[in-house]
Amino acid sequence: MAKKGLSARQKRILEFIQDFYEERSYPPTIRDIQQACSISSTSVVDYNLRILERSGHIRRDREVSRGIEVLVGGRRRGRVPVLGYIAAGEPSPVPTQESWSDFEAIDELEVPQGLLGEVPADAYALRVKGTSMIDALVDDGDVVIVRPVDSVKNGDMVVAWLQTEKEVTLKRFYNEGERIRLQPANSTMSPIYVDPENLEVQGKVVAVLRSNL
Amino acid sequence: MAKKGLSARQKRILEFIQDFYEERSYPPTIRDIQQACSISSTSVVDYNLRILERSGHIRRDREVSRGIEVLVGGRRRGRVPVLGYIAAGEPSPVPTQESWSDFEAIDELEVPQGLLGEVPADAYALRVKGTSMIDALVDDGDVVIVRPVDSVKNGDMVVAWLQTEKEVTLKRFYNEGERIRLQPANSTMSPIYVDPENLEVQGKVVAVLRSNL
DNA sequence: CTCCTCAATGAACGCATGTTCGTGGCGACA
DNA sequence: TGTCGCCACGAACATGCGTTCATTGAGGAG
Repeated sequence: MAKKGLSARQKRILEFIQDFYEERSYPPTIRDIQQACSISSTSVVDYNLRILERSGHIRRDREVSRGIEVLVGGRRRGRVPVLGYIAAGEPSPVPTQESWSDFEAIDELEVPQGLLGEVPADAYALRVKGTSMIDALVDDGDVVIVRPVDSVKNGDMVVAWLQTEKEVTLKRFYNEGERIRLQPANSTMSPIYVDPENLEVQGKVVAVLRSNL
Repeated sequence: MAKKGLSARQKRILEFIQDFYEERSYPPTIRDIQQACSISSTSVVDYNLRILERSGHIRRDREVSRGIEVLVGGRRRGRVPVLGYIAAGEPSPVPTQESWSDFEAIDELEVPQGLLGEVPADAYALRVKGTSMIDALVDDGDVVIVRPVDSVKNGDMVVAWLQTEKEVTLKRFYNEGERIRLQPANSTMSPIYVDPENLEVQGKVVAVLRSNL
């Protein structure tokens, strides 16, 4: 999975496939790759593609022209799984798992290229339930893209996991020293105060996708 | 440009190309189309593709396998042009044009499939300058996707064009009868009140894309 | 009726393209 | 030194796949 362990040539190939696809919206042929990467033979390309395939960097449709697709973290590039719903208002219990990452995806979403740059392989999406974050332009049905992080800043919108309550909620994060304030973005709702020990920040919202059509 | 004027067969072809691409992330071959649409000969497919190409529904790379791309409104599918910057706080003058739609795109952005559904052909994107909409999770550098609309509801976030001032700004829209209140989403800033005659709503924000990476 | 355009048909042509195979250099290791 | 895995090479093969052409039939205009 790691980008290490790849030869310079393989990295070059991977990059070229990506750029080619970005520009023409269909994948390159083996001979396209051969030329662009100054490779002497198509068989060398095939050889390296097999390696990239085994290592999970690409997916290939055999016997199919241009049957190459770049994967990132084993997923189709530019797509994140939608893992479920999250209530922005009242904390809601999570079925069984300790973390969202174990969830089955209920959907898949294409995320903007060029805005988020390379979408992290560990990012996932949650569909927001309820209107309690309405003041933050997060409405019912909106999608937040979450990325697991180690540290959060005050004001960050986070997916908060309350350990004893076994509930998750979407709130703004404010560290007030003794306690942590989880602030909804709705003037009619009150913040929740929790003990730092009881809180686990599952991730930070890195993108909000709102559809109004 | 209109979807009318296309034969049933052509619509079917267009739809198939789209679905195929969505699923496999590369375009179909002419023979793929032939089979899927129960067409007797590849030449018939080619015949219809030429029509679709002339009418602007697709783009073709000749002599290239799978060199077909579905366009919507003459643009690459799922992409919107980024037309420029918009100041969320103080209204800022627009160089020359009456409307954003005349602007040259400074960039191009891929927008999420499945969330916005079919992205309207007339949608465009603006990069937000300033932090005055910070409370609405619209930060400096964020991107708003705007769609021209006829009517707006109170509370909608709109691109407001002030005719006499020749300035545009990003605000929330509130119709108060005699006047219209343009409300920034920043507690330290005051609303602007304008005469309905002086205001032209260029479009409504249908999506907010925020990158925090 | 004839002429013409639109839409479709089947076959053939020829280059494009994925695949396979035999070969060879090179460093690691015993 | 010999063997082995890794990586690269070049050629050949078999389809894949876009293109073209000669025909045909169904309307519409004259």
